[in-house]
Amino acid sequence: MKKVILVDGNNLMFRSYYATAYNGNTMKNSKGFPTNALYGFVRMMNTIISEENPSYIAVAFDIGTNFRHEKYDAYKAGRIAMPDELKMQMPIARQILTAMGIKYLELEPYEADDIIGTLAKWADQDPEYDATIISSDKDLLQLISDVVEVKLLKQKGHIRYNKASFKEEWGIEPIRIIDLKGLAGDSSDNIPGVKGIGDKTALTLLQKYDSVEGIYDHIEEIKGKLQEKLLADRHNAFMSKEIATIFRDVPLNITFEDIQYQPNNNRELYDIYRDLEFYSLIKDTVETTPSTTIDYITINSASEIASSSEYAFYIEASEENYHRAHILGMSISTKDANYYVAPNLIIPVLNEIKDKTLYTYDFKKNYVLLQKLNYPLPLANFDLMIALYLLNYNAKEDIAYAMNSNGYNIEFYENLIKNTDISSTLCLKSRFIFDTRDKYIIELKQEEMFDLFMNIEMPLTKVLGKMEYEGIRVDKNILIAMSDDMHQKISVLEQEIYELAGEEFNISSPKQLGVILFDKLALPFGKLGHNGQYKTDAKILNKLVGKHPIIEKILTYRNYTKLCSTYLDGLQDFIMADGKIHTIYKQTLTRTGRLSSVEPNMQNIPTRDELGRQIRKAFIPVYDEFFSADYSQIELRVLAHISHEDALINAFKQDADIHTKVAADIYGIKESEVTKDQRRTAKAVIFGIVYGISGFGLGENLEVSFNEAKQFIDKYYELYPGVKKYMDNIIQEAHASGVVRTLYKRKRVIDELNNKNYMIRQMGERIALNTPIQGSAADIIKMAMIKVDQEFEKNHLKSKMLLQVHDELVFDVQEAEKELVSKIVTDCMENIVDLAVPLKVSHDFGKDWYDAK
DNA sequence: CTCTTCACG
DNA sequence: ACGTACGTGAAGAGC
Repeated sequence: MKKVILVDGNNLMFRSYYATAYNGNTMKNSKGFPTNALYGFVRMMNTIISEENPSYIAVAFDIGTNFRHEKYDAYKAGRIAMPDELKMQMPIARQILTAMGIKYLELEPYEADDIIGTLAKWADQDPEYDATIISSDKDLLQLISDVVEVKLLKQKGHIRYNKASFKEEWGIEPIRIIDLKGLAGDSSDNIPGVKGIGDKTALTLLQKYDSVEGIYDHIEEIKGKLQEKLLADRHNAFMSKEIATIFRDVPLNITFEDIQYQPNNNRELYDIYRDLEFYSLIKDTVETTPSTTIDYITINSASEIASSSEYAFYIEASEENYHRAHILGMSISTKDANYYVAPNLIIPVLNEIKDKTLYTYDFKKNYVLLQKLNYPLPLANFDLMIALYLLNYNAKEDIAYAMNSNGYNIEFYENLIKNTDISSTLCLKSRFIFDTRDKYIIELKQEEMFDLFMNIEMPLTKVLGKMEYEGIRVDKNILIAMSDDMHQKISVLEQEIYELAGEEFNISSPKQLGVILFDKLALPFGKLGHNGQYKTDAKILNKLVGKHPIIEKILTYRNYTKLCSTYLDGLQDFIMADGKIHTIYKQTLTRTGRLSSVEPNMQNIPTRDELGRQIRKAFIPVYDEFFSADYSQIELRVLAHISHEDALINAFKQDADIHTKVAADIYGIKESEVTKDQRRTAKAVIFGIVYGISGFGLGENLEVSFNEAKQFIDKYYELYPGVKKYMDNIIQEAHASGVVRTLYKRKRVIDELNNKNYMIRQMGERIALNTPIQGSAADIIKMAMIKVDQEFEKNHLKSKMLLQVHDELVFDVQEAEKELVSKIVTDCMENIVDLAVPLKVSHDFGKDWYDAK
């Protein structure tokens, strides 16, 4: 048997377009060409090839107008026209197929269905072949036969129907799909069918009378309303059936031998992928293509580097985590030349050029790598990674992404380090940095972000580098002791839970847990998630406390296992030979301007629950004490400043407890009369405002009704009309310009605002509201960090800044410097900017991180 | 690799 | 009628 794969090309393109188009950012390449449908299409084609291993394959497309319109002019009327962003991608899909070595078929006035039907018919008639049809369109099920099966694509995965399994599930012959359409119609194709009859009724009728003809032959047996409906729409029933019937004699000028699959991974395909910027797919193409080449000098001594006023340098490390890595090599580019520098010559070369203007990519990484060699790298003048980030390009860790979208063709990092000779690629990288620097500087100036770049992000690279290199000391024994204790408690809990459940199961599996709780123990609130699985998160579980003793045990189990896996045990893997943890701050990741922290994340160490908070006892100073300083209510203060809301500004000026103050205002009582509960409510309302509130969301959070929540919000707007005005204005401006900015001009593009989906547009508006607030606060603490660093240098302090946790800074302090550190840090943080409200910092010393605050 | 859950501001 | 608060990272399960 020869296997023929028949793919519904239009269907695949539609599916992949709509799968991603609705979630906000339609994927585009750097030239703005939409690529989302193609990406999904290519991935699906690759899956088909690997799963089906076909010897014959064809992809069918719709083209031109369809003959069905002549028979029925309302055919597909009312269907929304193909979006332009999808239409543009259709021709490329055909190019890709050709490059892949796959034939595509199209012929006016037929649809993809008809072409597939025709080829399936050939398979029916030729004992040598059998066929598999791939689509998510149920219409095609009518083509199922002894030798033709359909792989019906679902949202997740697929179902394979052959003749037997189809009959088993539907109770009718596959060809009766056309009768089903005749009766039930199809709203997406505007096929009317019989009014008042849906899939269920149609199926029942067909199981009894076989076909539309059969039904009308026995129409007298059918009683009442149903008979009336059938008689009323008799014409439509037959017409609809005809329209739904796939035409199986399309005059195609080919044979099966013309659609043989000849795997191809040629240059053409590579070029298309590169144009679309499908870099992850390029990695799969086996064929190597000629890399961009470059002239360069491999130096034997530092003196070979020509003198110049500006140098671009690039250093390659042996692994992504540069704390663990060593240096593989360096390249240097000047206006006229490129040099490759082997590891042993790097420091002499840097000594030659260190006083000149330096450009690089990821300065922080370079700084740490050299710091490990005791070489104090001076701050570069330009960091390409930072520039790309601020300009809202996709700044990846790997410079190869930026280069390959700008006409270069170089290996990605992961492939590169497997190679023995990295010298030419490195030289290309420093060349690229040197050549694009001016362009991006101009762009930063045009975008009014040059100051942000030069005065905040660039100096911050070095400050963060110092913090990462310094690291934080950890007492491993504390972690081990807590972990041992916890693991014992976990085993006890495990047994108790099995006992209560009446069986052993994996408590950590939400799927298994859901079945135990809601099926076996029949507990209430068994809400299904969108994947058809029970939800078992803390919110649901907390509602069940008291209904069954197992619930509290599960909550405790979750609590303990989380602490163990992520923190007590997880953190131990990151303690390096020096007894410290060295995190990596990602400076070019978040959309708001915040930092993020990885390997490990030092910005989510437990603090809210006492038990988890104990973990902070394992973080200890190298010197004498920790000092922690955090901004109090910085985001709310920023909101007060941006919105010019006098009531809020005055409250902050008077140093009021803002939550109590708002609670007093909302409830119309004195601050001294505010209860804990009222304060909690006010706090939730305030948070909601900062995040872009909805009555529903607040209600959910406060566990009050939608109306009650809405009243709080309205009251808040009434009390603070400036805030309301700010919200309305920023949303309007965001819609007009498509962007928002922080106080220090950091720009965020919000594509979500143009989305056709209401919910996503709504999210875009909340982003527009929140980003200037969260982002300005991020800008402020970044500035404060730079200033603190400068002051420490100026005063020759030994004490070190160790961590940043969004609104908090943590320091390792020498006894003798305590007073000065406290003064410098609070001064810098409070006075770094001049807003309409004062900035307030609360601070504390302690013998460990638990104790400091 | 994606989903769910849970840790932080 | 829909689904519902912003920004993150890590671990385990299960496909």
